[in-house]
Amino acid sequence: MRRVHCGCIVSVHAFTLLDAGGIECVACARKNVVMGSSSSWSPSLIFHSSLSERFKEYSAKGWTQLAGSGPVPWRQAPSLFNSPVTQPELHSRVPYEVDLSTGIDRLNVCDRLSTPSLEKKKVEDFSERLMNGTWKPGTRDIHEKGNAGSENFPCINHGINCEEQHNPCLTKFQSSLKEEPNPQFGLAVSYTSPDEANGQNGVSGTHLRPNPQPPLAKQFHSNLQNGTDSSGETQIRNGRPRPDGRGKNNLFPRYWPRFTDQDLQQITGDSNSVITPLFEKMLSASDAGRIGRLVLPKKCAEAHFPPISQPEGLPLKVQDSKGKEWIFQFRFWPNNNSRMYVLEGVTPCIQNMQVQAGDVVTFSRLEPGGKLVMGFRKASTASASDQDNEAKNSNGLSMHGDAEMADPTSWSKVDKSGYIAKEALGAKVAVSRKRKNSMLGSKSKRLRIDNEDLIELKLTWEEAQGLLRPPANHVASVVVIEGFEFEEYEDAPILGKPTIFATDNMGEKIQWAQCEDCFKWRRLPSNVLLPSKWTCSSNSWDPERSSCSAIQELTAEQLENLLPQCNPAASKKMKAAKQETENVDALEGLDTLANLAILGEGESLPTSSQATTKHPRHRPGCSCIVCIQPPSGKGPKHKQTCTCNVCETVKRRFRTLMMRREKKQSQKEAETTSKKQQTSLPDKVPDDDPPPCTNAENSSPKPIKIASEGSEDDPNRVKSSILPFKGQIDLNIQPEREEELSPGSDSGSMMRLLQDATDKHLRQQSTLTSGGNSNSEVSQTQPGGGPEGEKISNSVNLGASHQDIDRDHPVFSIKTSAPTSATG
DNA sequence: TACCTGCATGGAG
DNA sequence: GCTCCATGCAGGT
Repeated sequence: MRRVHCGCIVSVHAFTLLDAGGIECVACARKNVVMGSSSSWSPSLIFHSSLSERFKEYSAKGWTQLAGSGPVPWRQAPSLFNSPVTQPELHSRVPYEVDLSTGIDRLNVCDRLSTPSLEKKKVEDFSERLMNGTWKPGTRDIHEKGNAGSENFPCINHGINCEEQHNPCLTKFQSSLKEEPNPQFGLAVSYTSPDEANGQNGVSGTHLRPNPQPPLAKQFHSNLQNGTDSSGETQIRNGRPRPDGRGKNNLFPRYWPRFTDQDLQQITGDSNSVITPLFEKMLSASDAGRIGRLVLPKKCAEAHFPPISQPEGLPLKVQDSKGKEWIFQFRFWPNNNSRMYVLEGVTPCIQNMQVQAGDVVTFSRLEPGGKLVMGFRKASTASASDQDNEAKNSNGLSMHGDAEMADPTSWSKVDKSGYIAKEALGAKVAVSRKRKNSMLGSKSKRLRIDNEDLIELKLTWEEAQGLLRPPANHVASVVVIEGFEFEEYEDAPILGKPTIFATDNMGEKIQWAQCEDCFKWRRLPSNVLLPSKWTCSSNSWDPERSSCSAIQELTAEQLENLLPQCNPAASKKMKAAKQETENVDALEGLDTLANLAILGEGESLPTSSQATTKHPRHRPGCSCIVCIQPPSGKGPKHKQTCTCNVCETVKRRFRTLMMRREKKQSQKEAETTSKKQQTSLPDKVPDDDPPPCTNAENSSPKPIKIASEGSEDDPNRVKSSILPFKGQIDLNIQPEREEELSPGSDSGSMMRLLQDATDKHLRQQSTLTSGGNSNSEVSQTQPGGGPEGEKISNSVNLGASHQDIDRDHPVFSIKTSAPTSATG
């Protein structure tokens, strides 16, 4: 009997093969040397629970199949971690102690370890990962970092790891990770004191440094996926990984247990119980729905739950974090030649725990006793790391380390932005997601965005745009929407590190990039596209400054002059943003325009100071024109008949705003009609009537008045000067004049949309108000003539919401750049 | 009609 | 092209 593993969670480069067999993490090895203890396997080690006892335990728990499944138990990792370690110093890492309690256990493990074919397989497996890029030296490989002995212990394979967890800087090493992200679950790391980590878990610096030693391929294997259940006995016996691609034993990161102290405390209370995180899962709408079926990740189910061979499955006793026991039916459905594992009857428990879709349920094993414990984390606290994983998974670009996610204070702007951008995209997809009745909405496992992310979404849209770097060698086509220029690419932009483009003294185009570590700015060729995380060490273009210790070329002053700039990709957007601020109410697209109108009278408009470059409304689900503009949108023009998202949204928003506007208006009309008839001209109002609005608008060029040009309170004038379309937006375009809109006018095409939407609304409005409520707002009779007396209030004043608008004259008018629309 | 059950479907990785 | 899995949905109760 001997120990096959020191019990620590180790990274691939942080353990050593022991002569006696098995492995030990570097830290423990060192520690053992220091302590004078043997760094190898003490024969006296720790086998506290016999296999038979295990079986009894399982049987007692109703895992009857387990007992008869022969070799299966070694797959039941969790139960094997319950070793009540006698060595005090080991307590802190008990959950990851791998103490085989029986000769059988050991035999299984050792046999497997010594099986040449298996080793070969391990090598192949590792090699495969190495080859396909899923494993990289210097990165941490979650599953593979488990030791050979742990291959049979999913808990280790899952629960391991992560040394870096409480050290954000560790995540630096992750930047290149594409698939194997994050070691968020490291119980031993996350939840031990630094001392413990350093001293006992070997968590500290040891694992932070890339191990110069080559990874030991033979140790990289996990049989997490080996056993499927009793039917997979052969696999279980021979430890052969599944032949399919998943045989690489990867449990999806999103299922890695990420327990917090609170979680543990919640589960274990004050007892001395040892909690072994198994896995976790974010509740989907289906999971949290009334059906009461919690879909279990297949790998997790097969790894941590008793094997089942019949679809009916087994009753499974689960204890919640409050100690209350529940019995679920653990079963599966045949599905596509595979299985779909579910826990049935979870509704009461879920309700009891008051969790919902988007929250995370955690499964762990409580030792001694091997109780299966179901905990939960609310979405607000659960998913930063989850999101991280998601981001990596979906982007294939590790934009940040997990530790960073765990520690928002360590987030770099780039990371945030990249993250945001990703999530924004996800949200975009979520919006278009056709699934209905989804309780999950944007919280969909793959698309959800949690609160923390929402916070992080509060970046300027320019920043976000700026981070969308064009793919190399791609040339953008510039599209102007709402006066804002957008660069469009055939392919979606990729996330990159924002840099500052400049021209050096030689006239050569360069760019400046800031190191993530030292924050020094480094000069780079202009055509270099950097990853979201970039450090001096990656500065292959300037070896002299490929280290953070190198002096920054730029002086503070130079940098100051440089910073306001931004890369060309963003400059145009910045320019638009500047235009926005310069134009006082310069609108943030039609979205803002519409909302200004929706605000209605009496509600303050954004002041110029408020019209910052911020676009706070950009958030998941935002349907504003900026957000919905597809990154790969084609063509600069949107025809009137265009039914793209942008156009449809514009139309829809206008219809909505008009309806709302109308409601407000109608409420006041009764009170003001008589007054308005006295103070305003029904059909025409002198142009020179000073608008009640003040300030900047008045100084703007006087809009070309068309139809309702009129009323002195005509907010058209306000908006006309506000809007970025040559200072005016006029939707009072006569249909016959419509063709006069410049085909090349970007605003024209958009204005057609506006007009279209507006016309629709106005027709409705006129119908509604034709009963005698036509007042000053009805400023023009539709040339085409409608029913008698049906005057089309075809001026929709989106500026009506301006605080200075005469509320008695809620004239709707949008002035566009329609060239010289005839006055009525 | 509502709910349950089991399988099918299709998006995503 | 495969697997996973969230969810739809048909059929049964």
